Amino acid sequence: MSINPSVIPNLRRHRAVSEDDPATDTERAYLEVIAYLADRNEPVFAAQLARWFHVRPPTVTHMVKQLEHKAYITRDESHHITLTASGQVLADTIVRRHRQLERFLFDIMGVPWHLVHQEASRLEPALSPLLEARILALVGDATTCPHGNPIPGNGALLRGHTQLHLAPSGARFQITRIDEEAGEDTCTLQFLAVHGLLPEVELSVLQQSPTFGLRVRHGKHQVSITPHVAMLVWGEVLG
Amino acid sequence: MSINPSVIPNLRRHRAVSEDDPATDTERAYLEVIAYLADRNEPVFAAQLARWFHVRPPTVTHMVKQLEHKAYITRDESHHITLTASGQVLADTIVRRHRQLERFLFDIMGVPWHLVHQEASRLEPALSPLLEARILALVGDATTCPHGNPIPGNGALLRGHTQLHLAPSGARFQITRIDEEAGEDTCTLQFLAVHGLLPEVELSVLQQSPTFGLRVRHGKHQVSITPHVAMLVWGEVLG
DNA sequence: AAGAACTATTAGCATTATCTAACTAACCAT
DNA sequence: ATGGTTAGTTAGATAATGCTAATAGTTCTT
Repeated sequence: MSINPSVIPNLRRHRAVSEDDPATDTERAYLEVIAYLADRNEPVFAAQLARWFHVRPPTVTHMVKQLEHKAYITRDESHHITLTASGQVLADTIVRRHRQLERFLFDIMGVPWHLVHQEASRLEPALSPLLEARILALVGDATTCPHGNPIPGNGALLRGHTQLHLAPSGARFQITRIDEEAGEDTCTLQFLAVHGLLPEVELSVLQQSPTFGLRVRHGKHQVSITPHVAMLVWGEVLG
Repeated sequence: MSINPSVIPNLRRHRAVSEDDPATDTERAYLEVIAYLADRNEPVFAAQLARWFHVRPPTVTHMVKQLEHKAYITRDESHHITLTASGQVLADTIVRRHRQLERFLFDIMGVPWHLVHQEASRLEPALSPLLEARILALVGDATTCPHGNPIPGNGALLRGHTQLHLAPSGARFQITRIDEEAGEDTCTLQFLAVHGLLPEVELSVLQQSPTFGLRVRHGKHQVSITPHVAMLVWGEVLG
């Protein structure tokens, strides 16, 4: 006879063998990041997850096996990862919670722009449905997170299909969103914020070099950007 | 060479052997509850923790050993638990965070009174110092949680040294606070809320029986209260 | 062709927090 | 005195998440 886990919200639960099998917090974190990577329309593979989470490759092998076993993902011959239908559904709800939480932290709690992602990652697993509803009531019908990424289910489309490091010299470029990966690196976000490189801003690309980065003009302000950072800035090359 | 754990805020950390040794979330939860129980000025023992957390006795034995090993508590000949100086300091900061968070959830987020404790327990371990500061900025200098328990360090004293089940028949009784233990049982809190048995309210004790409970009058409202529930209501017998 | 770099896996171990089973020790009541 | 309840322990198992060490396959470069 096992105790009822629903009455132990604040302590780690002991899981019976063939109970209903919700994703663990870590599994959820992996699904979330897999969804972020998949949005780039490039193959998702394990080493990217190891870099994102700062864990060693065997850890990812193990987690990926678990996710595969629980049928949240599939893998092809070259080990690339794809979300299954159920994985996509779960990932969407997690991404939705995360971005709504970011909105809340930024708009209502006054958390600085470059720290919002980090704080949301910390808090997301601890949100109850009740609190999620309260947050929703306070942020209303926001369609994007503070970095410009759409909140799934609120009708906004993913805007911005070109990374800044691919914009040609001389082009006009409008920033639409900052890649979630940047959220893991508050220095990069702070750099973008202090130079005003935020969603909706329009730039002129002055020079573009794949190895040395690029130089952009934003109003009367000129900024040098490394390719690494430019890759995280998504937007559209204007007509 | 181990990786820097500070860059993994959202995943469980691998701990090196003789690193600086912060309390785990579970250890913190135990310290918090030990502080609550100690505030009753009765001996604190392991079985109470097992009941509070809905875990089995060996689990508590294990955790208590850990807390003792980390010098947060000591135990006497009859196994009673006492917080050490460092344990008390840590417990106070945890209780402070918890009660401030309850204030925030109630005042700003609009979480119902009877669910505030539960939600705060869920969220407390996930609070960063930054968010704690933002919450503090929003709730200001509140001195008690929504159940009337003082927020340590804000100057309020623990008011209410008698439990309602010890008030004599015929006495006037002013409620000052609801025991934290009630927070674990939302039904009890809801019962208290719907009958208006909240901090600052004055009652007349009509009948008092140690086995069958008591009957109180609150304005023109009469309520029957079981001894179990009455034990959780603290206050003062007036004049 | 050789080596470097990157990707992924297997095997085995550590930590935390839970459990069950089996036991002891104290106290309380008939 | 014998038995029931309560408190606490030890021993051993399990699940989740991480690690290191060793191995192997690709691919890119010289």
